[in-house]
Amino acid sequence: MREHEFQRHYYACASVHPLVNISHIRVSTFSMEEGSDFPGLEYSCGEDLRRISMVPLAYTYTNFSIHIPNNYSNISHLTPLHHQDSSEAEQTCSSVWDHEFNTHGFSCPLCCDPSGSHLSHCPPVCCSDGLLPLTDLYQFQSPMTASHAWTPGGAFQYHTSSAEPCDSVGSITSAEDEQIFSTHESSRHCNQMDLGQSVQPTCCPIPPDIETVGQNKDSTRSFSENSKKPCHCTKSQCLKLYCDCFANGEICSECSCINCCNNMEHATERHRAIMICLDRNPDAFHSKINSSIEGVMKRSHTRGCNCKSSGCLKNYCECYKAQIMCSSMCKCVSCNNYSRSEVEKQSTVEMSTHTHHNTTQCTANLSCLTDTVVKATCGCLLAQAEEVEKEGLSRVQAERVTLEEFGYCLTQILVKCCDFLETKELFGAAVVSHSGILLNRESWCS
DNA sequence: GAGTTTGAAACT
DNA sequence: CAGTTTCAAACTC
Repeated sequence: MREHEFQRHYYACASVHPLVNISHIRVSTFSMEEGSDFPGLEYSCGEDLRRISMVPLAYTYTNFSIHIPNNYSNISHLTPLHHQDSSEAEQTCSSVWDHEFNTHGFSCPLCCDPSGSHLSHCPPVCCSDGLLPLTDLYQFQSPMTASHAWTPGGAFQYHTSSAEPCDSVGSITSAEDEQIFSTHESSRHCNQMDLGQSVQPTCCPIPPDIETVGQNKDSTRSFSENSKKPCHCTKSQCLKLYCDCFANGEICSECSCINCCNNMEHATERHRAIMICLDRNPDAFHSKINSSIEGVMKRSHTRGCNCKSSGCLKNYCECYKAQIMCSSMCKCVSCNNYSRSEVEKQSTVEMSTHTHHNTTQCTANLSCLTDTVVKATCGCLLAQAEEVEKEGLSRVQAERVTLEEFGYCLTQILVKCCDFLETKELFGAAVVSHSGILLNRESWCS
């Protein structure tokens, strides 16, 4: 049973030097389910990579790739992978995946010398669970590290009985604009190396799951220490997503939690809890904050918030806390966390596109046309039509009167929209979501 | 620091 | 899937 559980979960561990802008790194996952096409679901790790280091991939994803754009000047801060054979890797494999960041580098016991002697040669990306060591696939192009070969030595396959070994081989390829660390280009690489020993199940008694990164046990200020906040859980044993440490894939350290099981002393319980969370939501450990590179960095909350009382202007709101605007994904009420300029920009575009009311200063947009407004308008037109029918007007006259009524309705809608926005301006009562949808005034047209 | 508010997560 | 409960962080005093 346990093995069955393990083979469904794969993790990618991507450790990148703190100076690298992690938000520019994307991780793509590829479903290996029959009939699926590459590429599969793509998502952004964002802070996942920086803070967690090990990103759990949903159990249906057995392949993934990590894209690191090359056009970042500080990319040279990525340190190359050092070469390491599997036997050495096995020796360093431990149930504790303890990455340590410091000003000199970082280490991973799966692929680095735990003594730290290889700190300057540790991998920017190392992989476990479903990934196998590679050899000489990529020459890192940087002044610091030129000619170093990217060889994710020490990467392991972990009980992947359901997958062919080669299907799980990680690969690192070079593209013009980005470095791609991938797992799905496995077949051609399989021939390049001797998998005889590497494919053996690892010596890990416990899968590394989403172990913490940067659990600095000494006094050195580590990268993750700077970002990790101690939790104060009392009832969840730090094994539910209520716990920020657990949710961030970190092990509790220097927390003031009670009955904490989010540590390696309770690895079994912790792993079980992770499985439960992943079963409930395969994206449970993915960052809730999406980021994409589209010339300008845009960030958004993947699920959106559901705030009701905070106006999305307090840290209760996950969007606000992440310093991003609420989006159409949000179901918040009375949202104030939106960009006025964005709303007005969108409104202006829609007005110029759909109407000829450019002379008006009203920036209300067509999103004023809520269901309620449409129903009310239809009701007016229907009532007008009934009146016309009673009066026995000709068809032409009836059409003209009905159209006049329709024009009147449109005028009223625009006036109400303008009035509404002005009221919002005066009282600062934001009732417009950033997507331009008017809220909280459903009855204004009735 | 205690108590309250808040909204996500978990549960039913 | 909607409503309710639990939980811990955020906030207030």
